[in-house]
Amino acid sequence: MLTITTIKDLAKYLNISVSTVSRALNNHHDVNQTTRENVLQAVEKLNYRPNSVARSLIHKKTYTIGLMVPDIADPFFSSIAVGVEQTLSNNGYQVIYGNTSRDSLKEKQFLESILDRKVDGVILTPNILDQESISTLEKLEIPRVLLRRRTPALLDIPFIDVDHYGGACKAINHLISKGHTNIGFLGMASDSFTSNERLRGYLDTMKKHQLKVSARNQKTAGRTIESGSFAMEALYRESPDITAVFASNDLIGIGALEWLKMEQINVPEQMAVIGFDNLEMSELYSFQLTTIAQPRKQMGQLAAELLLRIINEEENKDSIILETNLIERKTC
Amino acid sequence: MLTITTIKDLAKYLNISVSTVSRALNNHHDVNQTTRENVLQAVEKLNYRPNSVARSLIHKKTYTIGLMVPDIADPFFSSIAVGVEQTLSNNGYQVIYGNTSRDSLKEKQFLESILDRKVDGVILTPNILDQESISTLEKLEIPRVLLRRRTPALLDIPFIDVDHYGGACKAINHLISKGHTNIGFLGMASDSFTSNERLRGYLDTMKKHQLKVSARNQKTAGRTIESGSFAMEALYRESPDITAVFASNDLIGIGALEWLKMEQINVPEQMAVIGFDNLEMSELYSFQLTTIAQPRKQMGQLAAELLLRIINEEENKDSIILETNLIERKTC
DNA sequence: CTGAAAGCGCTTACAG
DNA sequence: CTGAAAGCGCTTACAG
Repeated sequence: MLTITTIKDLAKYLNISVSTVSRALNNHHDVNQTTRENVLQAVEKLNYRPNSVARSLIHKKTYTIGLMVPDIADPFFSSIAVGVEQTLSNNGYQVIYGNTSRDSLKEKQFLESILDRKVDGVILTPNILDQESISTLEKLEIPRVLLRRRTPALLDIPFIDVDHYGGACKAINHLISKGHTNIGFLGMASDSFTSNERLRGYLDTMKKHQLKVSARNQKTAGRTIESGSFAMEALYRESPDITAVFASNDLIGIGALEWLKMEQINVPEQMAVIGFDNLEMSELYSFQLTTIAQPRKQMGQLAAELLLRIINEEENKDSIILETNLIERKTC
Repeated sequence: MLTITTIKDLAKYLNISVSTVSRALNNHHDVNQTTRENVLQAVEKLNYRPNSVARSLIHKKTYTIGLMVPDIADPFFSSIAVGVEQTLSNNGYQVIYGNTSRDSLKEKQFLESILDRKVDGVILTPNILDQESISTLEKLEIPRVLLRRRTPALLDIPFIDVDHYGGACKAINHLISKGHTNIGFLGMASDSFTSNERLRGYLDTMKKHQLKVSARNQKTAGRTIESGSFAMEALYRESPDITAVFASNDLIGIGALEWLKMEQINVPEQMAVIGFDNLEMSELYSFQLTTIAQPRKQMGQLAAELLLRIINEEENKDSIILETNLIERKTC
């Protein structure tokens, strides 16, 4: 197969100047119709494709964006990644993705590396917004949006997130409406913003209804289903009087369900469970977990759209907080 | 914060030539020790970082690779993506990922787009190797490896895959060793190479043991758990005499389990089930699916390593077929 | 409408 | 050890 790789060779082949070829290729109006057609034909015939690295250097635009996530194998983030990629590729952008495994060194390396590559923007879910990562983010001089993390007051970075607090309130209100008064909480890591917001919703709603909360009704799980089982066990052992639990995410909720099933504790009769996230697996017959849904794929799309707006300097660069939805199934 | 963005400005600041700065930056030995230190200090002070787009243009090397997957939200591919990203980023490469949604137009667009961007290599899982995609692949003149797809004889592209046929044989042998003689098969789409290989293992092993196979003992599911439930139902309705089923992947197997649970058909007493993949969720207490494990993350790593070997023109660019592992749990 | 020249931000022979 | 020049593959004023 014939292939020509530079505009120079193409120009030579056509016996015209490089500038004319370039103009024809870029749809400039001031090119003779015949010339343009000749160029286009030659492009076809010789399989010429412009080198976009060279183009990027001139235009100072790479049409790539960076996507930094803690773990693409986490179904939460993989759905988001689908939304991001879809929106971006539809707009001619490509996505460089980095898994940080929640390691701040990897976060830093990924950021440096994409900055060197001159990405046009970046969508990030930093693990924890500590002082160091805040200062790193502040130094970022390119368009950026935060995914699933609120901007600390001092920073002016737009974000896409879900109303964790409001969602938690919905969950607890639902439990209360079912007659529960003694409700436990299964949290994620205590340094997690998300978890803390959901905890706050739990606490406030309980108090609003004058229901008792206590430290022993609150347990911390981790990032796995298994950790949810352990946390449920710990909670149940210490507070066997609770009749319902709010799991701060579905993975933990499913873990709780698993342990309850093992112990033959009936759900929802003996123990009601409500989750948060609405993962695909939560709707399986084996779980049918009542949960608070957040639109994951849409979050990815919105983040990409917001970033695009910032890149194109359009109006409306405001953060977006999405509403959650109660999905009632069989566990409460 | 002071920031200087070009080597030219840096040279001006230091009152030396651009070439010397470049040499100092790139650790050439023929630079005066003091000069080098001055440069490095200035780099630090002025936060200078070389533009890697410009570097790429000269070196004809971008240190990026393309990863094309059907669907990153499929747990199978997200695990692979983790392995790929990890290995590649450890070697200074970044990964541009594309979700094709099994759409051949998107496959084509993604490939064109990364080729224009001059990626150094590409790891692909094309959906179906039909004539057109084969010809597209043949035209690919950069290092490439196929993931989870065998190269058709006519093509000389290395691949990483698992021994689907052998794994299926293991599955059926296991079922037979448990005394089953009437075994059904739940397949994926009939144009799927993977599914057909697993079917072949089923068929051959059945025949080897002189066991009867028939079209009505074979049903086709889709890509979802739900489709597995439907296929299980169809199979059971038509062939209620079977005592075991080989689900060609875990998603289908879990779907089958779900339907059996709904119908209160005991597993494994009334119906044994074995899957293929060993997804994380298969080990949950609610499923405990016996299955054939394939090392997903490792496949990603191996694919990345193989690609790196090809890029660096090292020895040993052979395809790798990985062995599977029987994971015995509670469903047969 | 077309071409020559300069330049994007770098690197690398080459000469000194 | 250092600098000037050419060049990677393009684009874009500028002049004609």
